[in-house]
Amino acid sequence: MWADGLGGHLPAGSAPLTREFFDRPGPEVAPDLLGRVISHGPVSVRLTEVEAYGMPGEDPASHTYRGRTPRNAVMFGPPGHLYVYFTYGMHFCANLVCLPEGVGSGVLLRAGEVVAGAEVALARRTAGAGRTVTARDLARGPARLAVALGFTREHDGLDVCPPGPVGVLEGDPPKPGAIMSGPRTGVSSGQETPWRFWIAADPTVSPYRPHVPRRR
DNA sequence: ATGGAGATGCTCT
DNA sequence: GAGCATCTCCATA
Repeated sequence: MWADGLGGHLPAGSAPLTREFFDRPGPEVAPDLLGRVISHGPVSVRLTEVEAYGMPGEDPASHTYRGRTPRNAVMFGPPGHLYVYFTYGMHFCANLVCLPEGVGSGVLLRAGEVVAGAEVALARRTAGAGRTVTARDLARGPARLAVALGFTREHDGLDVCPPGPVGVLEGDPPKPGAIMSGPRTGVSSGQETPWRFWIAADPTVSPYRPHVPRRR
């Protein structure tokens, strides 16, 4: 079965999410993603923190705010695909595309708990540097999560609905009362919308850092 | 614990 | 040229 071979550490009976799941606005999909498990080859991550990005022209913090460009084209494609972008000259971040073709909305994967393939994730996170990384920090932060799952620009546009190398499984969603929300991290506009969602008291949620303009 | 600054390159104006 | 959906190291306390 498709969900087998993912490491055997996943909840029994956890099935892949269908494309319909993602065919909704990002702010609606985002809280529903908490507790789900995204899996790429040997590594699986239980999502504990996500951030939604809304409609073109309506959400100034979204990459799609000013319309379609070569970089954000995947966001305007069909739902249930990965949008991976390169930022700060050194990091990748991964989103799940929401809403149908022609509308650019999505959810940034901000943090999670590695529930399978921790050795592979650790090797990726420590490659080429004499650095030590704790289990909690393996996928704590959007760029770290992308490294742990092995996402780079090659994965931009990849379908996450079966069959395929990447899947999002049902997992074990938190109780509604455990879902928190607040302003998004690191964005210079759109701070009115509380579209960052996380699981209360989960140690793998990233520390909140408000946006600070760079000095020259 | 908290804060500052550097690294580094792509995208869009 | 400006600004970035960030991370890590180092300083101070």
